[in-house]
Amino acid sequence: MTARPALDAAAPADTGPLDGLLGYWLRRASAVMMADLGASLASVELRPTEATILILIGNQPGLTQSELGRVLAIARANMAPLMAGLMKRGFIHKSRVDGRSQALALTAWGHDKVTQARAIIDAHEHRFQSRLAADMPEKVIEALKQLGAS
Amino acid sequence: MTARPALDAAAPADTGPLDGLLGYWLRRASAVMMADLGASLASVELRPTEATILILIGNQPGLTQSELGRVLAIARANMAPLMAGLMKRGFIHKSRVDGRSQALALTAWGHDKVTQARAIIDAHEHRFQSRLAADMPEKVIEALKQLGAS
DNA sequence: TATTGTTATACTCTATAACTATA
DNA sequence: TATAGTTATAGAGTATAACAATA
Repeated sequence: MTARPALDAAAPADTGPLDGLLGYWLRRASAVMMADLGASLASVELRPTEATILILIGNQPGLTQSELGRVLAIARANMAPLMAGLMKRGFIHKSRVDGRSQALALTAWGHDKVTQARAIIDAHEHRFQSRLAADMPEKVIEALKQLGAS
Repeated sequence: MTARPALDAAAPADTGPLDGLLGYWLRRASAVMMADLGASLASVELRPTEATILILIGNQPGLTQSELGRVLAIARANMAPLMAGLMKRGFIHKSRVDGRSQALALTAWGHDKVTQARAIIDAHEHRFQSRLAADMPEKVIEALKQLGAS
């Protein structure tokens, strides 16, 4: 028998059976990073999803809600209140493309928000990527893109 | 200028600004794997968190709810209804350790459930790990443990 | 017929606060 | 004083269904 504290000594739980489970550690790492990003972006009153949307619109004005939803894997029904909130706060505006679609673009204030959010996100990313060996972030991201496909 | 479809041709949204963001791809990959695991475990009427709890109890009988919550990063308040559901369904039983703590263990039926769940989880893991080069899963898991720390 | 956008709704997961009982 | 467990509650994120307007 290996040395082991008595049962009544509050033994730390053994994660052994989970050690090789990619999905488990993926979920844990994602939860930690998302919590940190959420706390960091709170200083500019944006949630992670909102910041991501503003970044994509800023990079590609004219996008529609449906296109945004598809690339971010957000259902149309959930995009509506998200976009309504961003418009109500004056970060974006819409212009008719045709009777159905509306082209999205940033307002001047929205552009400022993106600049602020991008700096916060980059600092957040640097904090976490620096936990890894220098050549790992790129390799891990490539693996994550494989795992997240379809 | 690079070749590019006209704006009115429903151009796919450009994820360029997100390409280097570890947190973004982590979230996406985690969502895809969790959705697949949830669908796979539905055949034995377990959710991913429930299966994980049963696995840990089976590996280490005598664990308490608090210990489980700490290792899985689940708040005590959220452990209560989880454990109540597992006990109501007859997968676990509790025995008093002292006036506060209760030692958890699997019932015979719970043990059967773990065996079924473990097979499903292993198949799920194999499906996703086989998307990666042979030496990558281990490296990625190590990186995820670094990212998920604290 | 298919797509865009909206509303309503429900379910899960997570977070906080307050409480009892016990160590 | 600190910990174990419970209850209640609220906030996000996500899912489906239904609908109107338009292509």
